[in-house]
Amino acid sequence: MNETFKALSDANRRQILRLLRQGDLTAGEIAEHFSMSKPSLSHHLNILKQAHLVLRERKGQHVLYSLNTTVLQEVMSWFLELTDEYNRDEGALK
Amino acid sequence: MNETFKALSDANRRQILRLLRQGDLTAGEIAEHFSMSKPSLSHHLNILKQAHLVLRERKGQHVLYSLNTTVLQEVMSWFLELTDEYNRDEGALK
DNA sequence: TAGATAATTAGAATATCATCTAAATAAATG
DNA sequence: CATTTATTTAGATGATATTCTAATTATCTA
Repeated sequence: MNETFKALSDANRRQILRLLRQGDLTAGEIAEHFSMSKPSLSHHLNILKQAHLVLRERKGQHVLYSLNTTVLQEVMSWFLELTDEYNRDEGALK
Repeated sequence: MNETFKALSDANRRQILRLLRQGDLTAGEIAEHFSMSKPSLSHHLNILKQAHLVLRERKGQHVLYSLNTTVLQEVMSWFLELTDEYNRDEGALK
């Protein structure tokens, strides 16, 4: 859970997730939306990957990234635990 | 939104929020749950305060902290935008 | 008002993070 | 097989973040 929140704590990475919401994109396509260098972008994609927030698949010369909504929903559960006063489940998500 | 996620990206701060979920606590009571120094704890509380994730109220000699569920629900909305494929609202939350 | 208790602020040390350029790897194509 | 294109890895640098101790502020009480 820590890795996930760390990954989400950067505005560029959240922007990447928003882009991917509209459909899968290659690393290069994602880079077009940012002014930072490609290595920097790659670094951010790697952090999102390690946090399992995105999925990566090589397509020939390109690398295609997509959202992993499963993990996003786990994070939502974390928030629900925190906000839903009727939830008496003592949370496993740290 | 950035400040909020930054605040959530630290495990100690998320633990503070979980503690507060069960009821309001003074700074000292919160500190009892951690091994770090009180100034460090105070620093974390300050970050949560600036992110509007907690509310602070002086009670005589003590300072009482409580969850601000309003902001937590805003963060939840951010996730919903990202995960709910039928939500066609182009998000204001960055 | 002096002393005790609760909490925060100041300032410094250390660790982590974001970003860059240069170099390396992987795949496609002439 | 040499070259081009797409992407990542390596290594360095500057900026942020976390944590500590010491000092300060605020409040309560004898």
